[in-house]
This record gives sequence, structure tokens and C-alpha cells, in this order.
Amino acid sequence: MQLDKLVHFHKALGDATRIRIIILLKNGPLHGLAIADRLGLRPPTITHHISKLRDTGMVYARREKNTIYFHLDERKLSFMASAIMRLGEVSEMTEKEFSLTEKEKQTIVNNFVAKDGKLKQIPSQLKKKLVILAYFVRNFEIGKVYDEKEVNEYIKSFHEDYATIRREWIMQQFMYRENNRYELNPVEMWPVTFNE
Amino acid sequence: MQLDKLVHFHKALGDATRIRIIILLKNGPLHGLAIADRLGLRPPTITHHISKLRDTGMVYARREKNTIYFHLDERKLSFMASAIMRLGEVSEMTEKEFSLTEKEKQTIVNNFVAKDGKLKQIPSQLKKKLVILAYFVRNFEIGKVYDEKEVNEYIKSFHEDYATIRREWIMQQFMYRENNRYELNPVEMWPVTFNE
DNA sequence: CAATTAATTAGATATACATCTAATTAGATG
DNA sequence: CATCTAATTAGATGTATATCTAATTAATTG
Repeated sequence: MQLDKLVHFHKALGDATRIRIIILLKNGPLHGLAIADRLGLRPPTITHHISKLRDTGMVYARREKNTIYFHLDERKLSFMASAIMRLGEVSEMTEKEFSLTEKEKQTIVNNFVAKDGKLKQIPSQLKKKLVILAYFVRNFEIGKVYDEKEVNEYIKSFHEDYATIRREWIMQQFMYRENNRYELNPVEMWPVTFNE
Repeated sequence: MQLDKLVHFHKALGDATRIRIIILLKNGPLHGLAIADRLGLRPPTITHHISKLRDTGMVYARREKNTIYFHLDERKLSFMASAIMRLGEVSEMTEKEFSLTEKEKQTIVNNFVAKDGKLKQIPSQLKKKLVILAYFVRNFEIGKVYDEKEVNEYIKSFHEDYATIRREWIMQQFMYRENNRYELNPVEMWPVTFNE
């Protein structure tokens, strides 16, 4: 399910009147006037809410004579309600954010790092920035503690604006700082990993 | 869970930015500036959204130095997301709507039905109205088909405004009408049942 | 086809809320 | 205590939306 659909589903349930309609429909189909009467609201208000519920697919309509009965599709409701828990799964929208192939990452590096190994500029696009940060941070040793001067010196070897890079490493959780001493965070915390 | 809490939970998820925050936090805790940077938004905007998420309990905060890390409580998220499916269960909010003891129903009947068995007036409060409608509708036989005149005659035996009562029985699904012939709906469809 | 009933549309109103900038608070550190 | 950084608050702005009344459409039936 794509993000937009998920948002609309929860928007649909984010209203007391619509939840009450769901409750009514749990006990079986009902038509508009009956719903309006039970909730103490006017028919146009029910039309408004029902159409939002129908848009998500969790409610559908069946005509009988000139009365329209609204039914709750409990399976759909259940499926969509649980979607938020499945967010991390493959083929979910998460992947759009941060999954890059090694090839793509290499391309980004090639675009921003000169032949002499220096960083031409810090990418402004988040995804690219993270790749670059990951690329250069790998030269620290896991578990080793560095003082600020050491970190600065290393950064200067490939880019002049050491303050920004240092700050980004902390902010993006590649590194951890305590009492001005720096060390790598565990790789699991990195927003992007970089395997050569 | 009470209705209000459920509504607020879904309201909280009914926004693309907040869903994106959830996605980020699924990969581990993050602090405000990092979230702002990843989403391309300003810190106050993040404060705004995070506080809505915290209100529901699905996100909590832990301070480390002067950075505040926000954590996702997946168990709470999962519990609340599934609440909509449990709506019908006992001790849920449904019961507030329509569960009356036989005694309470009898009291309502006593208040609205005179000693001679006539309906004094149609209750305006929904709950009471349904009890009265159920009370009088029981005299029809299950499965038997009535024509409109028969229905009217029966209603007149206890109340003058037969049109209203007849219409309410249809609207509230105590009865079903087809080609001006009337019959009782199955008791499962009644919004209120009445056992003597 | 005229009358009835159910549902929807149109348009108005009032409230909620997502986002921003600017200013402020809170903690940590030199 | 002065400075830095992170987070929050305050206040403004524009958009979204819940509800209503009045008017209209759709289907059924005498």
C-alpha cells in the first residue's frame, strides 16, 4: 500500500462520527436515513462521511429499491488497519526512501569526489548527502575514540568545511559525541551503509 | 479503549508527515533535528508532529545529554491499530450505545405506555424510541405478511399517528416493506430487542 | 406522469490544523 | 557565567473539513 492511501485510510477513521458509523455498520448494513437518525445528524452529513468511508474501500453500497444500504467490508478494514504495522516489509514504501544499489551509490560518489579524493561539494539532496557522509566516515575504526582535533584533521584531508561535515556525522548518527570525544556509531544506526 | 482515544490515534496517523516520522523511527530512535533534516522540514514543525504522536503514546522520548531521542513503541502502535477491529467486543464503547437491561427497558415502557396500553407519545430520545418501537412491533408474527391497512389498524389500536410509527419501523429496520406489503425483519436486524 | 421517498449536490460557516519565522527556554560545556 | 546547540513556544497564514439549509436528482409506485 502506498503512503497516500494509508494516510487517507487513517484520516477516514480520524473522526468520531465516522467511527460511530463503523460501529453501526458492524451490526449489519444500514441505509443513510437510518444512520442519520441514529447519530442525530442530517442526511447530507451522512452522505459526506459515507463517501469518505467508501473512498477507502472499507464501506460499499448496495441498492435495494430506492434505498441504498451501506455495508462494512471487515476484511478490507482489517487489512488496512494492520498496514501501519507492516511498514518495514519489502515492497512497502520505505524502500523508496533509502534503498540504493551499490552501483547507484558509486555513481553518486563519482559525481561528488574528485580524482584526487577530495569532496567537491556537499550534496544538498538528502539521499546523496547521506551517501557521501557514509563514504567518508568509513575510514574511522570501529570502537576507537577520537578527539575533535583528529576528526577535524581527517576531514580537512578531503574537504575544507570540517565543521559542517563533523556536525552532519553527529546529526545523521554516523558518529556519537561525548565530552568532545568522537566515535563511530554501530553500523545499524547509520541511515545509509556503504559497502565497497 | 474509548472512542475519543481511538479517534485521536487515527487522526495522528492521518497525516503524511507523521507517517514518514513513524517510518523513520521504525529503524531506531532519532532526535528532532535529524528528523527535520530527513524530511526537509523545520524543527518547530517536527515538534508539532512529534507531540501529537507522543499524545497517543506510540512515541516516547528519552533525553541523552541535551539531545532528545524519540522512540517508537511498536507494541502500543500495534495494539491501537488493531483496536478498530475489536470494536464489537464486550466492554468496548459499543455497549454504551444500545445495551440496556431488561429492567431499564421495562421502565421506559412504563413511562411511555399508559395503563390502558396506549402510547402516550413517541419518545424523542433515540434510545427510548427504539425500545418503544421494539415493544410494539413484537405483536406481529414472524414470517407473516401484512398489507398496509392491517399495519395501520394495529397501530391505531395504541396510537393515533400511525404514519410515523409505520415509517419508523421501516426506517429502523424492524420491518421490511415491499409493494406495500409488510413483514417483520429477522430479529438480528433489530437495533433493540425486547424480551419480556 | 404525479407524488413520494431517499440520496446527493451546492454553497455557507465555523473550526481545525500543517507549516513557517522569530523569539525563547533548557542543558551542556568551556 | 558565557556560549553553543537542541527543542519548544508564540503567533501568523493558508488550507482542509464537519456540519448545516436549500435545492436538486434518482427511483418507486399509484
